[in-house]
Amino acid sequence: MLEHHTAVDRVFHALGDPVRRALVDRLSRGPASVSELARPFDLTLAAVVQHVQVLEQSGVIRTEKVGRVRTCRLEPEGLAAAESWIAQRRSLWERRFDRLGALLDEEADHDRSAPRPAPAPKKPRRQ
Amino acid sequence: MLEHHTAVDRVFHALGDPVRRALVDRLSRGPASVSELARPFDLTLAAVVQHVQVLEQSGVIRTEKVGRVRTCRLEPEGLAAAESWIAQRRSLWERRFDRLGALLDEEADHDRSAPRPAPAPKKPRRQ
DNA sequence: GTGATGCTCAAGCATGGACTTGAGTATCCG
DNA sequence: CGGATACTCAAGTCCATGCTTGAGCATCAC
Repeated sequence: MLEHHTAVDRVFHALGDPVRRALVDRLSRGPASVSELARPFDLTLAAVVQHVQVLEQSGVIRTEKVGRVRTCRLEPEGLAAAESWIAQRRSLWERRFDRLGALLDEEADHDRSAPRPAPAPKKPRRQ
Repeated sequence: MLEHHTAVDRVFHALGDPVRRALVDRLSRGPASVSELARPFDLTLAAVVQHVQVLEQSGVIRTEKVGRVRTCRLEPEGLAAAESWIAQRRSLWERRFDRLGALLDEEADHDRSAPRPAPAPKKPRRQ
């Protein structure tokens, strides 16, 4: 069922794994080779290589091989994609929440004279 | 290998699934019952219920049952946890990047007399 | 009451994906 | 040259997770 079509799909899938998040955390402090990345984990190098591939294909990191060493570094734009996906949903919801608050305030003002007019979702009144 | 100990673990795991992200997207536009959430998907209600449970346990949504209807709404703080995890790593890396840029600039100034202090990579010369 | 709606729960299946092993290749170092 | 390092690749195992089915239970509408 999982088809990681879009960039955002791939980024969230990549960040869904705790090991990969730990790699991102490490790389946020500076570039590292694959074997440096592997060192703290109780994993084979091959396993870490696979995680690195997932991160690279998602655009969260970039790697470059020089000699026999592949150096990995964070690609901030990849992370930014996920960050702003979240931020958009959260702020959309929070704006809605604010509108509702404003609406209720306004309604409270008119309350004594106005009857309940419609069951419809009402006027936004400020965005 | 997966132990979703911390809140952040659970949130990223929850957001790792495209169906659950679609649910979050829907809920960012306003609360909905479980069957409303299920409507757009080619999934059984039971499957959607399971996704809703994962989202709720991760703190990304909150649900409330009244009568026979369970209403789901976004819990912005849950999303904020993931958002700031990302933001911290990204800004840590970007600050490092800026420092490096400044250092290289400074080094370029002294360049004729100064020796190589560190095995630094290339000079990205900031952008 | 009957029937429809909106879930809830338990069991079971099937697949994705995390991980290992084992072998191979290229690079560096002395 | 030879040995060590740093991956790379292919195969295969195994388990978590996504999903379904089928049953059960309130709640609502009539």
